[in-house]
Amino acid sequence: MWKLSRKSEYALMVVQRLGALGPSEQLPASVLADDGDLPRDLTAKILQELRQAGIVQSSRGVAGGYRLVRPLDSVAFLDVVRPFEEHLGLADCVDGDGGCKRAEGCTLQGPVARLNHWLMGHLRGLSMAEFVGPGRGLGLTVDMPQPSTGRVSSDRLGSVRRNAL
Amino acid sequence: MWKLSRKSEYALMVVQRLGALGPSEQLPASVLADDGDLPRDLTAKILQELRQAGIVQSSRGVAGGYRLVRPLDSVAFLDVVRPFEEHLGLADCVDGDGGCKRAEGCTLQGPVARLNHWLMGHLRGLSMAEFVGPGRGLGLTVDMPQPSTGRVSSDRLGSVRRNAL
DNA sequence: GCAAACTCGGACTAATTGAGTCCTATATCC
DNA sequence: GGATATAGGACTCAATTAGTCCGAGTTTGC
Ligand code: FES
Ligand code: FES
Repeated sequence: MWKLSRKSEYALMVVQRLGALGPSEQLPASVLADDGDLPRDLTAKILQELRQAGIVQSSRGVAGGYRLVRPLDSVAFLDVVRPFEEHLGLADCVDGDGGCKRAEGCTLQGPVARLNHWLMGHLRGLSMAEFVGPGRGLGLTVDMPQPSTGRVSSDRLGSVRRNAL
Repeated sequence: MWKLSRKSEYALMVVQRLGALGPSEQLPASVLADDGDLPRDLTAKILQELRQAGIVQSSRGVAGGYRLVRPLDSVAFLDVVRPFEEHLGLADCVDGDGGCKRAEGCTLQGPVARLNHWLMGHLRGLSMAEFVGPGRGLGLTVDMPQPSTGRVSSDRLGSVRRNAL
């Protein structure tokens, strides 16, 4: 569950880098790759997909390269990541495509869909400018107070916490 | 990114089922599997892991079986899912274990860690009782108003939306 | 004590997904 | 026309996930 694929990480790096460029500047894939120490071919591929997703523009030829279509604060985190995440939903069932044989009578579909919807909404609302901004720029922790009803008190959950950060 | 593993789905089902039981009731793995139409052996495995995580208790022998340690509203969604998600962090870098060679100067580590932390916090605060409750019981959409500063207006994000629900 | 019903837990295999490479075609600038 | 780019598909290899199998340990009832 929700490790970003490495492609997504690369995409985030690249988008961030491009966001720092001046309005008429652009960079070729090779430079973006080398600067970030990323595999060249893979970076090229990623940029292609970002282009198809409408995040970056490209120009070919000798002095070609990539640049952002919109500034960083108009690019949603979710959109940068979406092309590289095969299963963006929380579970397959959520698609509704009748994929799941036990769909009828399933007591999980609803809750999963709700949670998924909530998550997606927030990631769609998170701009790259915010995401990448240093310090408290994220705003997430500020804008969203801890809910109070019926919650688990976190101190009684003393389990592993390996990767929980 | 964040498809739940199938094991997690199964775990959620099983926990939900056990939560509906009376205080002194319990069910063997075989029944839980058959009722939910899940693979028997795998269900048994999942229950073992849930036991190690402190979610369920088991008793062996003839009339043995599994039951919840705590009631549904004291079990965090995150805890049910955690044992089955290898990479719970948003990205490997986040662990900090020096795993990443480009850690120094990385402009992604901070933002990813922040976002990850935020997500984990909310999933830890979501009890199974809430999660699974029908209708608007989730409370997530109620308690958390949409932030307003610097956000992307969602109507200009007209891309794929395949799995976005 | 013994058999039946059940959990425990590791080892193993198969299937899916992810990461990364390679190669060819096409466009642009000088 | 040659150098430098992107475009995009096909392909391989590695990692993870899903699922199976089997032997061992436990409790209950007879
Ligand atoms: S709809 Fe697939 S398991 Fe619920
Ligand atoms: S720390 Fe690993 S890429 Fe940033």
